[in-house]
Amino acid sequence: MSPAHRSRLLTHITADLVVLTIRSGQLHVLVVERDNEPFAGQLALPGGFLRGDETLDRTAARELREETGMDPGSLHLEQVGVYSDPDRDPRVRRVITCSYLAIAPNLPVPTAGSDAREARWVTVARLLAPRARLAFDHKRILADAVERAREKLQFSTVATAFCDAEFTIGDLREVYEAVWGVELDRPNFHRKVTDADGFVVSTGRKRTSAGGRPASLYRAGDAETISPPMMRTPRARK
Amino acid sequence: MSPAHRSRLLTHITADLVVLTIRSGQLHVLVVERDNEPFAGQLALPGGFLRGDETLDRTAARELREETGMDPGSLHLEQVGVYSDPDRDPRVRRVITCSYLAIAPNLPVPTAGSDAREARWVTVARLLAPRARLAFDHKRILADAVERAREKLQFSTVATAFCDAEFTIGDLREVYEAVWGVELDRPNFHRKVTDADGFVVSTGRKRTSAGGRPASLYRAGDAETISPPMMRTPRARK
DNA sequence: GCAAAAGTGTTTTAGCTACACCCATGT
DNA sequence: ACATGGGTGTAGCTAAAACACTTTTGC
Repeated sequence: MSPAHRSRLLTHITADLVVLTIRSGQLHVLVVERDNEPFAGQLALPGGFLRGDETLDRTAARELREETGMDPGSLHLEQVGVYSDPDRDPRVRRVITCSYLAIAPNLPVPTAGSDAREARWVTVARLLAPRARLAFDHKRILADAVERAREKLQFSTVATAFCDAEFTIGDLREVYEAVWGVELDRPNFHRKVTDADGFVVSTGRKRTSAGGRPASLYRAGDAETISPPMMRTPRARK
Repeated sequence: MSPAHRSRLLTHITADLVVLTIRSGQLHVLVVERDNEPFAGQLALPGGFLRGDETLDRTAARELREETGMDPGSLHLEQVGVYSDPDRDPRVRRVITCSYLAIAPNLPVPTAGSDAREARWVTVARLLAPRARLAFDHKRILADAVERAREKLQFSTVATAFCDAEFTIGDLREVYEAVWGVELDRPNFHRKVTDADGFVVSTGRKRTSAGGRPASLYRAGDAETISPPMMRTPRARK
């Protein structure tokens, strides 16, 4: 693809996953505990090496299934960035990683899949705290993916990917509040979301959860973008 | 970074560039004519292979300098996506490309740099036309990068990267009109841009171009995002 | 004077904020 | 009854759209 034939470089490629979900109002990410060096015993993002006949997107989907037991077809999975610092892996001097943001509802059990090591949910806040450590440059990768998620909530309808097939407006509001770390005005949120074209579709059914009036159930609409965008108004945290 | 040691795969990596600029009101991209197989004689995006001691960001910057003679330090350069289809390069069965969006003012001559083949500006509209062809999957890469640029104009201040160090509000409006392919209301655009905090800063100077009242000159401000975002109202094309 | 682009003013309307208030359920 | 979350109404404000109008140059 270029004339610089003299110094081509062969490298290893991995797809690493930042799987996000909401559990009890907190943004969580799926991490595994490493059992090999380097960084044995430390927390890391799940991921794995590219194989011969697949695209990176497929690698990401496969690893998601293998390492976490989740179904990649059912959740939002998108490329975020490439990490290519020559020294990011102390062993081999060169491993390039493409990171993926995956958004999952809370339903699937956080526990491991078939051949997986132990995988578990940890709050993002804890892993991004100044003192926290993750293997490799995974803290940076996590931060970038979370930032991407925060931005996407504003202009796209991905927030529904955090919810089950049927959800209430309150569920959806919790997603925004957890990801953005703000408290939103309930009445205004309700209007904005139900008025937005193709964001949510009423199913007619209702869900009656502990305490309070039963909430109408919705499913995700066809639209992928919201215009005008959802506004992330700064207020005090819950 | 994962247990799948059995089927690791070594691959070639390139950084390919989508260098955009505005020339006489039209969005242009920098392309080179290939002189080697495959796709000899066809148009392609400039780019080149990753070397041992650099990050991909550095590869992109280096290729920009080598192939186009531009100064990478002075212009906006950002990662867009990774293309990893095993069959995207007919020769070697596996070349992974990371694409970069570069935004340049019109000033630098489009002509080639030192060791470069002939590089030239072509309108994006022409290359994305249904009948148009580009080498490899570069048409797709171009389309994705242009789409990224369109989105970024809404929420960020990158539009100034298309302009010289000093520019008029009219120059900036031309950028939006060329990239979005819409006509914007001149008075409203002026207010929106000058009122937005940190988007543009008046230099006090004026520029008197052919015909019309002299325009005040501005330079790019500190802000990186615009809130509320620039709105891309659908109207008829010029 | 006239054309052309820069820039200001003004009216109308959409949409957001804030907050009061009613609704339907469990305990 | 009352706590709890769901949902509607509404007044006030901000900013965008549309367009009339003034300003300052070249010819």
